[in-house]
Amino acid sequence: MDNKSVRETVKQIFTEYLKAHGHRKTPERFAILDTIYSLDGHFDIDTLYTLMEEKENFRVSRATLYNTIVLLMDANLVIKHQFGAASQYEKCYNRETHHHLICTQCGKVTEFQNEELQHDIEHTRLGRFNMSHYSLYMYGLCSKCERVNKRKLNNKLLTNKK
Amino acid sequence: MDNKSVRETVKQIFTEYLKAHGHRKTPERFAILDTIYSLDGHFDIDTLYTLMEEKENFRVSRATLYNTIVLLMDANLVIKHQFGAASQYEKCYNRETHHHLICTQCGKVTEFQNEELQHDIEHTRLGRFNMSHYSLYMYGLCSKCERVNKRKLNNKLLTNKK
DNA sequence: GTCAGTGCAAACTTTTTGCAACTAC
DNA sequence: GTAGTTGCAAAAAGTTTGCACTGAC
Repeated sequence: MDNKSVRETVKQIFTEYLKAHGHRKTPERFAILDTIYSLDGHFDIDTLYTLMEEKENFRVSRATLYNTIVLLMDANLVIKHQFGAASQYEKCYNRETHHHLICTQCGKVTEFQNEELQHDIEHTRLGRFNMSHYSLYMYGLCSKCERVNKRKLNNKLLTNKK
Repeated sequence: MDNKSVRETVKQIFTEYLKAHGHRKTPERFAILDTIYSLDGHFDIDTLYTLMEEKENFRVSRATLYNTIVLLMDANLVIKHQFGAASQYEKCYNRETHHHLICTQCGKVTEFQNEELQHDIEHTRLGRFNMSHYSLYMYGLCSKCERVNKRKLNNKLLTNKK
């Protein structure tokens, strides 16, 4: 499915959702949905706010962004992450499931896919708990920071020898 | 390892850590460490604050709690979670790895263990990324909320039929 | 004695809320 | 017309910071 038809489809899904829940179809809501689905990867409310104003020329208040995001999460069109201080969100319709590598030193977040792992997680027996989605965050050092640390350690050892 | 020896051991580890990093061994730091290791499961800063005052009769400022938690995380004695608004922390020395079921409706967090799953995750090939730990959060409906929803749905259907 | 650590309060950041104005239905 | 939405500003909640005082070394 190409990006254009995804954007059309999610618009339909959201329309259905709004109707089913007795919510109104406001221009703000669809502009927000469309902006989110034009993005790749994660974003926070502030980024979305700026982006809508600058790129899309559409002014919405932060309050509306927060309100709409709740609806989008409920409609299973957006999921929420909590990596750092500010919540991060991402579109989730027709998007490959992926996992996250988070560097504890520089904070960089990398996505990766692993179908086997995905299968293992999705088929875990959970008793009466009815899972809708999951997040796997793997913390550690990215190759860059690992290299930086090794260099620092070497320098320290050299200094001590002097 | 029983609880008492765990508490002794982490105290030693923390002492080593502080020495190695040129930090001072203050009573606050050890009181905080000990309180955390007397707890089971998750806690947030506010809970810890209240608990130390009421149960341990030890007054520390929130600022010190935040400062100390950073050190404890760096010493690999505490890990941080971000389920909701406030950060949640938990001790991690000598604690079984576990996964989290989070109810998207009532917010209840349940832990569960699954060694096979744990093994699969820990042995995933990650290229040059050096993983130290991970968090798996599975979102969905707990059995209680599922039941509540079904009841609501039934009531709604009945009302419509009238 | 010195400087890292602490407590306090103020500042800051992110998110929520109350309310008047607006608009989708 | 009316009730759901929006924008704004104020409030709330969580965390960080600046500064004077304290105490570990």
